[in-house]
Amino acid sequence: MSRSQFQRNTRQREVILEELRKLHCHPTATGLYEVVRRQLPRVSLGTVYRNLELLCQMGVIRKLEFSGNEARFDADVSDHDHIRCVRCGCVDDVGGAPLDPSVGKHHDCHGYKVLGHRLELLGICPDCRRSTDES
Amino acid sequence: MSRSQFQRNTRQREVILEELRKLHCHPTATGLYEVVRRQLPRVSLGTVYRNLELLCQMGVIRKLEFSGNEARFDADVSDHDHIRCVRCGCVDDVGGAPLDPSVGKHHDCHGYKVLGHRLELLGICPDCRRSTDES
DNA sequence: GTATGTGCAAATGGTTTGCAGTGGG
DNA sequence: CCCACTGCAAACCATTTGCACATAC
Repeated sequence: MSRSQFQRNTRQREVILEELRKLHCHPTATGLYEVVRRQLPRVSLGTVYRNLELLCQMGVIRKLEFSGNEARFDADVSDHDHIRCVRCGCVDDVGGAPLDPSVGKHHDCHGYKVLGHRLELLGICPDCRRSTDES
Repeated sequence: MSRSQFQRNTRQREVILEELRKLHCHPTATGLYEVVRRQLPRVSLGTVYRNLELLCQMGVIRKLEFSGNEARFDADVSDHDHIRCVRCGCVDDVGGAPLDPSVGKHHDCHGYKVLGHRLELLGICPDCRRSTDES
């Protein structure tokens, strides 16, 4: 991880990034905080938020904001979409090519300059399907 | 507007829906509250939230939840997508056919049952383009 | 009459921030 | 040695909720 000179390499930042990279479940800030706390019991939630924000700005991680839910974080910054379980709220990557980046072009956007889009798939995760006979 | 019998037709509910239908700017709850207050100065923000929630459940209006922002409300319940200005946060309808509802089918969703999707276009609105020489 | 709806104010939950102290470079 | 970073606690902001009173039907 390359980092501009004016930033310091703190143990907190290191552990936060390391743990996020180990997790494949797109944790929330609080979820990651719980995990990080196992190694750094005195870390504060504010520090976790501040570092996640910083790492986002550095382009090292991605913040996933879902409609009406807490933000989640992803150490995989490659271009891919996500699916969210409407029952338990968990989030997963979806494979396959992401949506055509030119989507906006086919719409009448009333004079807006289209910069991009966000696609969020909604569904029911395998665990929830199993536990509620949903198929 | 048809409404099931167990709900009462209060003046507050009436004005809230009426004002939302007049506005074409997808107001936030607070924004709508300000407008409604001009007719019902003693209305409370809680009442606005409760009625918006109820009207959503009745399918009379739609709640638009955008990533990391306050919810907005739309009296137009027809199937259409929206574009949000990344600079000022305003939201507009986009014309043209909405995204193919079968998007999820083309992705590998790891065992999820795909129920639907949300597409959110991002851009810069005409006002912001004008005021910042952005083209 | 009664239970749904309201106003008010307090609670909630995710996130941010002010501040004094810590420690990386 | 300095300033970016931390822990802590309080502040914030959108939204929800508990409660006693009001009112639609």
